[in-house]
Amino acid sequence: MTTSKKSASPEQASLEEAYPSTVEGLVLEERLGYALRRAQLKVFRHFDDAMREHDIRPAQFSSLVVIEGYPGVTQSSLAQTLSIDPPRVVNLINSLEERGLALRVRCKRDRRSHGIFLTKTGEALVERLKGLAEQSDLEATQSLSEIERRQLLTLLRKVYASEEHGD
Amino acid sequence: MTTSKKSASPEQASLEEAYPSTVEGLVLEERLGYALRRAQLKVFRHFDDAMREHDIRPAQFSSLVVIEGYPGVTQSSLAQTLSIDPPRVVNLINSLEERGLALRVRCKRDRRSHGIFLTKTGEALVERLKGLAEQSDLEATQSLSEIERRQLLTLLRKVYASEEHGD
DNA sequence: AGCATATAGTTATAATAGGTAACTATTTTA
DNA sequence: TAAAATAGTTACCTATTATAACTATATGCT
Repeated sequence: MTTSKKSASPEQASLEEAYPSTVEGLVLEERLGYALRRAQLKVFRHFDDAMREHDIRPAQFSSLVVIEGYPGVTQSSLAQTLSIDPPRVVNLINSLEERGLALRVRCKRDRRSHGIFLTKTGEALVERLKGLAEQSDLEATQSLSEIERRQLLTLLRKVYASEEHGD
Repeated sequence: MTTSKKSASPEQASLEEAYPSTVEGLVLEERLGYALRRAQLKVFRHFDDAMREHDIRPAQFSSLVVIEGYPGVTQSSLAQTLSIDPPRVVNLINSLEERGLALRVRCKRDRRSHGIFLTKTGEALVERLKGLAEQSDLEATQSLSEIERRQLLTLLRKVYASEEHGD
């Protein structure tokens, strides 16, 4: 582990040789967490750009898509599906309701739970947004071929879908 | 665009057929941002578990690794390398300094900037942590073969390393 | 039936992450 | 020397993630 230890100490003021402003090729690039975060930052920035005019955040978009696919989905189910906490779902659905995109309907069978539905406005919006999101992903991954893009998605799914220890 | 529109409206109370608590196989799984977030959540949770006893957060670990590789690196250089904002670097280095892991040294040539160095304690810790991080990544990606792990890293790097639009 | 327990949603906190604006101290440049 | 740029810092704001505690309802037990 003493491979490239430079052992530069502050006392010898080794600041004379300056590093480039961005330092590359480091051990960090072998870290999965680092790579995931950097890639996610980039993809999310593109997403934000694409959604700016509609003022939609990633979590809002995901919610809209799930509700569209599963009208009447409950908040707890939505929380589990998106891996977000129940308290955040409350805020999320509140904002969608306030904007007239979705609405809660109290469930007859179990009056504790609420089914969530899209309004007509919400349905129209999500159709538009899905196209924008698709485009945004393509732009963010311009450096990948279509095959590589699919590989990446498959590998990521394989990572998050495995539930070995009660994830 | 009208492929699988279910057009369930709240009025008809379609809550009778309940969905499973976690809903799978949805359009969302084709979204790169969704897959990245889910995978990152999982990898970071493993990382947190591995680092718990040392009370080290991901950004602190990354900083330690960069400082180890580039002793005397400046705060601005660190910020760019890790894609974090200058204000956060301040807090980050403050906490590392308070814990006796790193220290700032005012640069002689440019007295505005500070070089950051690891203390002996910091050097010893980061050696230990690198092993833990490696192990944590392996655990989080147990569902991948060694080849797939390398593919994933390569693809992620390809995504974040491309700077087409001034990223 | 009554009572304990569990669940759905909500509210309230807190810590972390991410970004912006403004300020100080320096250095560079023109 | 004056103006502009840079390194770091402080202050602020929002979003994300995670708790804990509370209300209302439902379920299970005896």
